Amino acid sequence: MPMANQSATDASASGAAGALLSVEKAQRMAEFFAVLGDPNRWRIISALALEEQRVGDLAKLVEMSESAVSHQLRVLRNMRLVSYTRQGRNVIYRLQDHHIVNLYRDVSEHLDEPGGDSLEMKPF
Amino acid sequence: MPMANQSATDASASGAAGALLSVEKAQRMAEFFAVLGDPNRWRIISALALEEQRVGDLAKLVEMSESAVSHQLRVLRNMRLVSYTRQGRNVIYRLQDHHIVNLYRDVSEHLDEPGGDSLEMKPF
DNA sequence: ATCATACCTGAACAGTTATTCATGTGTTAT
DNA sequence: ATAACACATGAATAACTGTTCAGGTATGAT
Repeated sequence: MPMANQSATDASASGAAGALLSVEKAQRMAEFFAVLGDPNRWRIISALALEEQRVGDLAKLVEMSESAVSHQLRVLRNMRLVSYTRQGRNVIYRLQDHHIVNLYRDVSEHLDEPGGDSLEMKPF
Repeated sequence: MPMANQSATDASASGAAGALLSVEKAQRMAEFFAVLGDPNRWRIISALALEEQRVGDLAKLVEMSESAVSHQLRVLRNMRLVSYTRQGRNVIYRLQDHHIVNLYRDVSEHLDEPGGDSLEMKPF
């Protein structure tokens, strides 16, 4: 795929510290993070981090409708964050990779530092 | 800190592997990740990872209007991801915490695996 | 004081997203 | 075969998000 412009945008280079991200790469990063940008998806993930769950149990745990849970599970599936197995009439979902828990921990530390989320910094 | 309900939701416990995330904690996680859920914000971050930048230069680098950049910088500021200094008429922005570059690397490695975003992703 | 430069901000608009509701698919029981 | 159960899916709707546009604020130059 052709690159957008001159030189700074080099999709093949190593990363955020090495070069300006190409639009395509930035897009892929954003898509991944956007999946984790919803509180109910985090609740689902945390429930699955405890142990694998049936959809119905998941819905009760996170206090959402089964339909809403099902829709969100599809999003998580598409990003390969969860996998599932059919067992009779039930479908069991689990985290496809527990590394997501590390991600959680890293960010959690950052958020636990003083000076809150959406509090405005000193204005100009 | 008051808890939402019975027991499984324990905001004080350590993390995603230990208990179901409280609604509040899930909300804060989601807000952080949502900030990283936009491709243009990643382009801005990657530009700042190269070196600190004036707003105008930033706009040219990422090929956005100054206004759009300014709006997005406020989002990054609110999440304490960037800081700024006024120098004459210019305002210089920089990454407040280069730990974000590690975050980028961790996620990037796995998105770069064969298949791509919504097709096939090598597990973490 | 006046003007130009550099950046910020509010409102509006278009595009996106998460939920609900109704329905559809697949499995088990009778 | 029929019914009940567990889950998935499409359409519709409400809420949210990012950009543009039209000013607005702060600084420096003349």
